[in-house]
Amino acid sequence: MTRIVDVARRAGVSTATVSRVLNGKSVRPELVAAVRAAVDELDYVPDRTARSLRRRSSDVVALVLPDVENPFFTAVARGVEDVAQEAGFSVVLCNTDDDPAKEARYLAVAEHENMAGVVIAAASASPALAGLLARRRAVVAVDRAVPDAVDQVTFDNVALGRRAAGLLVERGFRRIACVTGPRATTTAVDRATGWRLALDDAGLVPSDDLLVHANFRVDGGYAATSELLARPTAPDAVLATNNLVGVGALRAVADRHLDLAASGAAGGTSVGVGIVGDLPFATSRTDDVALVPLSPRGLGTTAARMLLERLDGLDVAPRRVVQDGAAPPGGTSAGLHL
Amino acid sequence: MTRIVDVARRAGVSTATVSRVLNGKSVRPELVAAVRAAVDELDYVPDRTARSLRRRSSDVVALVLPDVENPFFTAVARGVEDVAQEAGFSVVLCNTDDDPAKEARYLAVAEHENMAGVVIAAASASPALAGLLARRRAVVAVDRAVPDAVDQVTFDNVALGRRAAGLLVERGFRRIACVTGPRATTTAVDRATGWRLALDDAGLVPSDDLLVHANFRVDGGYAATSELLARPTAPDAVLATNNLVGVGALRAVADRHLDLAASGAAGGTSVGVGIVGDLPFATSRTDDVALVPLSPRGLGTTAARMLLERLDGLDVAPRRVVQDGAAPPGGTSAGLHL
DNA sequence: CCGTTAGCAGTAATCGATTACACATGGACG
DNA sequence: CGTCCATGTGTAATCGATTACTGCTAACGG
Repeated sequence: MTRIVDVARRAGVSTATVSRVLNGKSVRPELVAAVRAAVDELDYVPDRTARSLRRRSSDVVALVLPDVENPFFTAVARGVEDVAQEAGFSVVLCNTDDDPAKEARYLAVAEHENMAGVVIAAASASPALAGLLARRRAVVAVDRAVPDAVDQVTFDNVALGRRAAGLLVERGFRRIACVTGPRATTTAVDRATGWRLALDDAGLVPSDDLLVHANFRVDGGYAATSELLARPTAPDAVLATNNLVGVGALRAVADRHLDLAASGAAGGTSVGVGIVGDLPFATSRTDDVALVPLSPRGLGTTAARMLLERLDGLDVAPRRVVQDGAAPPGGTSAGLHL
Repeated sequence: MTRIVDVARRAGVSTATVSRVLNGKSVRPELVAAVRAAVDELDYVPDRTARSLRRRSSDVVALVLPDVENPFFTAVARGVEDVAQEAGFSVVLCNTDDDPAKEARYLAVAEHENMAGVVIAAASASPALAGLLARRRAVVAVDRAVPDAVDQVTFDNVALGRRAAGLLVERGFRRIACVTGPRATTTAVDRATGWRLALDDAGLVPSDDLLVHANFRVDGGYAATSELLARPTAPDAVLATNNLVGVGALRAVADRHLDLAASGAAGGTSVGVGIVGDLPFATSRTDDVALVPLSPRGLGTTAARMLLERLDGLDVAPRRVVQDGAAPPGGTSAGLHL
């Protein structure tokens, strides 16, 4: 394998000079040329392991996600990757399966691999960030808030839930159930709170038995919706607070041979569905679904930009960005609302 | 940060002994105990960067995928991760976007980060593996065959296409179109070949204008299917050769307000759909879809197991495993058919 | 009883790049 | 004309763990 000394010898300079050329420090032009030539001839690429050992930081950022099979999170990943890639960082994706232990393990790896930074959608209410923070590594929490003093990018989940439920109200539904995620997941709880507020706004009763906590996956949404629809006094609409639960809800409706109701005026063989999130792989028309689209990719790009700013040495108090569901702001500094 | 010398001092031994204890080489029991105690007291975790520099290999494996937003590949990722994790490796996911340049970049990173091995679903017909192979790194190709002499795990794509088209034939469809991926993608071409064979088997004519090459994504399937259905003499069924194209096809059918036909007996307002692959996020009933389910996760576990065997020093000729669409074989040695 | 060998532990070299420090050169300026 | 400073280059230390090599001890055989 070609090492830096090989290049140095070939170019007739010291390894220090080679390193300086490669890292853009000022070096006499003819030496730069000689080094460049030697690098080309030898096909030299620096060993990143050695580099990170010395620099005490690699150019890899970890993206720690609860579920890489959820299109929401893969979209976040795309966003992070686009920005990081652009800046010369590689992104490694770590799947925690919503398991705090797996999460802790990955965070430890990120720490001891000397990764440049971490973007995390936390599985646990309080992820094990202590080690990383002690080493002053850049950390950005995305989608789910964490108690630590780190940059955070989230949606306004209460507003999202409220908006989605509001859409159903506008369409004339009166008995609107809500299927949300586990009580321990803040996004799930907040969106349910939004649902409650929307019903209050409309003078409807957000009765407790219309709120179901399921898991945040397809099977959870399916089971919860099936149960709701099987009740003697079934709801006339169901609000799913995330994409997968929404998929489950739609499938439950289809399996019961019910129609999707566009409005509350329809009869008893149809039911309305609202979803906070997107349906990238829907196999049916979704015109009649009250969708509140999100921009997980935007969440990812914003988080990545914040991370890069930290890596650039930005040293201000942790920032908290609340993104709307709409397309993300472009522009400099991630369009951060500080 | 605690280093190995700190532990050594605390335990009253040399760094070599600490290293040996941590790596399970034989050391006198009382020293083992002393080292263990020191490690615990100091919360010592070895720096993986230094370790990989010295060992010339890290315990990270790269998983290079064309599209992390495709549920097929995320399922592969899950499979790889499950197995690798179990064996103490971390998996980093690299998204190539089906772009050979991005792919080459990631492969170079894997090489120069001294990653233990690479599992790749190739974007290009001939991915840039030369560097990795020169360094004798373990490489396993998954889903898509590559020309290089490396282990490969694929499906029997001709058989899959044939089976799926066969299902449609059995159900009585006569004019079966095929929407497949780009000509450069072997899986796309092979499954289309299977379609052709099934039609031949049945004495039907696999007319060339019933075969459409689209991209392998939802929009490709949607556009191609829409076009087919708009023809004066539309097909009575469409075979989609992967999951995303299948989603697109179903949506095209729904958008044209056509019904899904369970059999060829139905009238002109319905059309049959066959899909090679799964629909994890279907929002409708899929009973009437002729599905040939795959086991991408099994593909991933098999690939990972093969990789681990290579990392364990297995030094035999490259193996070629062709998996059926069915559930993957469990058992030792990845149930490899050598 | 001595030589051989096996087993264990310590010292120091090593992995490959970055960078602190020392030094050389040349120009500016008093 | 000498001093100072800026700029550029080389030497060698450094990052932290692993491991080749060396040497010690003890057991065992002849």
